[in-house]
Amino acid sequence: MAENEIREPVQKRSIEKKEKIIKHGFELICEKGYYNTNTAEIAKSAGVSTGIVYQYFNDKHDILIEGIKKYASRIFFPMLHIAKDTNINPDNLEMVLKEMIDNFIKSHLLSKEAHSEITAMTHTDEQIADFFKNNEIYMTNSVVEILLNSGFNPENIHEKVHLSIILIDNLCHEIVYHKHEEMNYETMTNLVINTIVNLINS
Amino acid sequence: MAENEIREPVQKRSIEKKEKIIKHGFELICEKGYYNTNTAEIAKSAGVSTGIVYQYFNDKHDILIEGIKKYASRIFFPMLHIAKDTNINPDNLEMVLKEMIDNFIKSHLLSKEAHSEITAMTHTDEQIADFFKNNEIYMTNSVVEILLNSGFNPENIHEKVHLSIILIDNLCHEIVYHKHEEMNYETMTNLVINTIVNLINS
Amino acid sequence: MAENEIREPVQKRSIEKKEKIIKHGFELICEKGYYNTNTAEIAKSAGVSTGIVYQYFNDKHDILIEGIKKYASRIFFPMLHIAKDTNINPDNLEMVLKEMIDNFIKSHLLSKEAHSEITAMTHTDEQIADFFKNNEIYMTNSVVEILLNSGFNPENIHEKVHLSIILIDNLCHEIVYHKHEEMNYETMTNLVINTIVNLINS
Amino acid sequence: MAENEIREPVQKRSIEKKEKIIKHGFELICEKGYYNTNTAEIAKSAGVSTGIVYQYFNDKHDILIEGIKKYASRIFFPMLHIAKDTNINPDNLEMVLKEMIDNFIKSHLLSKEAHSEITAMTHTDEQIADFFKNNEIYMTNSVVEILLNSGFNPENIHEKVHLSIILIDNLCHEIVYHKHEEMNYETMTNLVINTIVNLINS
DNA sequence: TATGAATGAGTCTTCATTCAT
DNA sequence: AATGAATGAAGACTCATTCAT
Repeated sequence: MAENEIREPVQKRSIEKKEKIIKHGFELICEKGYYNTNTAEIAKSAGVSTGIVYQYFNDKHDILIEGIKKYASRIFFPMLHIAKDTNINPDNLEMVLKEMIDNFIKSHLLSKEAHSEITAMTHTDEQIADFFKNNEIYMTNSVVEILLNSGFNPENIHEKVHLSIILIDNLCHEIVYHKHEEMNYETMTNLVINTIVNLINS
Repeated sequence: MAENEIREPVQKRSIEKKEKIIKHGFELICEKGYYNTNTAEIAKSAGVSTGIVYQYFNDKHDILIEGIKKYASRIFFPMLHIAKDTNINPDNLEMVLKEMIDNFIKSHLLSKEAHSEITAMTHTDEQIADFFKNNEIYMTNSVVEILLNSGFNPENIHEKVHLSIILIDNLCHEIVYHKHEEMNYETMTNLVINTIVNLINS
Repeated sequence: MAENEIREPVQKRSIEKKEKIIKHGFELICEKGYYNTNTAEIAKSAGVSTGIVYQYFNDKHDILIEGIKKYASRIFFPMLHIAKDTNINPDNLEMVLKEMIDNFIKSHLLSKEAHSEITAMTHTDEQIADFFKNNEIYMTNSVVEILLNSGFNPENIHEKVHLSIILIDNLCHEIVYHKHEEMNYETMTNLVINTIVNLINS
Repeated sequence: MAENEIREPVQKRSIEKKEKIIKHGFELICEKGYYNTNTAEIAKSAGVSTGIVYQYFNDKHDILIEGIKKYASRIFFPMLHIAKDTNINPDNLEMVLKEMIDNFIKSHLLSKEAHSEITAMTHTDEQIADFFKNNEIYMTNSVVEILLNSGFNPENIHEKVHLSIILIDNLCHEIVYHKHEEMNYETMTNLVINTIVNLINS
């Protein structure tokens, strides 16, 4: 049996090629679903031959994983960056949250399909689920740290932050996709912010 | 898709056969995923021939849809039933919520995989997504109605209920899947209840 | 993962179909080599679709194995039959051997390619090698038994029979294929017979 | 096949490179089989690039052929060397045979797989088959010549030698692979030697 | 000469769907 | 209505060979 050695490309052109495969492959998968996207399409879309794909990736699944690793971070880290770069205190918490939500929505918009398919796969694929779990933990811990450094009440702080993140994540998700026509999203945003403020300060 | 003369079974035995296909098909799909379950398995598991499947369903996808229509309701209605059958008022709201959560967790446990796979598909399949959206709307409206009839503050009530449902849903999901070892779920449950109480009463 | 259940056909038409696949598949493999014969060709040659092949066989390799099991026996058993059906004694041994060789040659001719490819695979494929080893052992033991019942000297009888079989097998093989032009095969046949007679009677 | 300008290397380094490819390629092929060894592996094992292989060889098959030409001789010539360098006469024939067998076994052991795979290919590949046939003829003729020079009976000498070689070859092969546990190989060796002595002296 | 990235035809295998019975 | 054998298109992946550098 041939040893399936995956080339980790070092030359610039090769790196670009691998990136292209990840980008186009991930896009296609997000648009049409993992099982509805075949390797030939991915290769064609990336402007390479089918064969070359298997020099950079073990298999189709690998492309998805790498895509998630690459683009999922972009979707989740903005929130973190905002938090990190800002001084949070009880007085500006509301404002910071508003900014956070705005930013979160922006990144959601950046890759509608991506977010959709990634979330979907979380439920089926252990590797992907793990990736997200770790990401979430890291995010929660980071926010907790910031809050503690800013003098917020440490009681049940992990749980509070976790619930806050859930609320923001859901809010943004719905604003971008669900579009329940019977909902007023400005109102909902304010409710979320108030709820979080109360929660954190409780 | 031309409606290839799908027989809507009228005889008792036929109806039972169709039900069996839906039940076993849906179970398999939930366990192993839609793309990892083939029609032969479904037929075998349902105790029928492969051919007969296509007399009751247009295609494989149809089986899934009917499965969701039938069983997804069971997963989401408990909450509703509780709400409907109980008199809610500001004083017993906390207790009702507690009961709701308990019940919600139970139905999560009843069909872990189902819930997982269904949620996953929501993101890929428009038909399924629609089904869930409508379900959610119906659920929200029902709860809203109950609250209004019980004299709660009608201001932004739709949004408040929606956020409450999200919080409960997420809480239960995490309790069932025990995702975060670093979280205290009793604490979180109390936080959720308090948050909802504050929200609804605000 | 779907359970790859191989249908063991019971109906007449199905059995015939399986037989056809074995026959044509084996013929093609023998003619062109295992790696130079693809499943599409086998299916086409057998007059069936590619898909059906995998309802009767686990994989391509299976076809080969079944082919060998079926046709290799035909090639090797004639020798045995002759031996079994004849009364051998020191006086007619020479005659029996002559007849054996004639028959052996006939079956070699019946499936030139088969013999060729089978022998080839013996060296690569453990399963096939095992099959042949067992066949050889069985054949040797059968002949030994006959000789013992006929009152031949039991000393080292297994080894003697084994060498005899090798000589006959090689002789026939060369007569059918090698065709060393510089050899006189009538002479060689006589030499082989005399050698065996001496060996067995020694 | 158009001779795509295969460079016959003249410089020392080039020759070494070609030799390396033949050696490592042949070894891999013998170990894993021709169709289970790919050119990338061969190149890597030989410490060269994939591309360069096609400057020394027309195709993969070429590597095998050259490997056989080069190494098969080593496997078969020992027997010959012994014969050539020794004075054979009716009195020492037995001893010479014993030595021959010992030596033959040694070379079998040196490259178990090689012998196995080469023999296998004989049945599929005409070019290889021819090579072996010629080798056999040459070997037989050489031995015949020696025997004639040593005063042995020339009657049917080609056939006798041929059968002798077959017996030795088979004996050694079995001793090396220990195929039949129910056989006593010392006994068999003696039987073979006696048989050959009788044959040659007859 | 030499490299190793790139090609793409070819392979085995699966499976939704159809059809003869 | 029912069966399950049959179909064949489609998919993931491999690898001998070529080619830009």
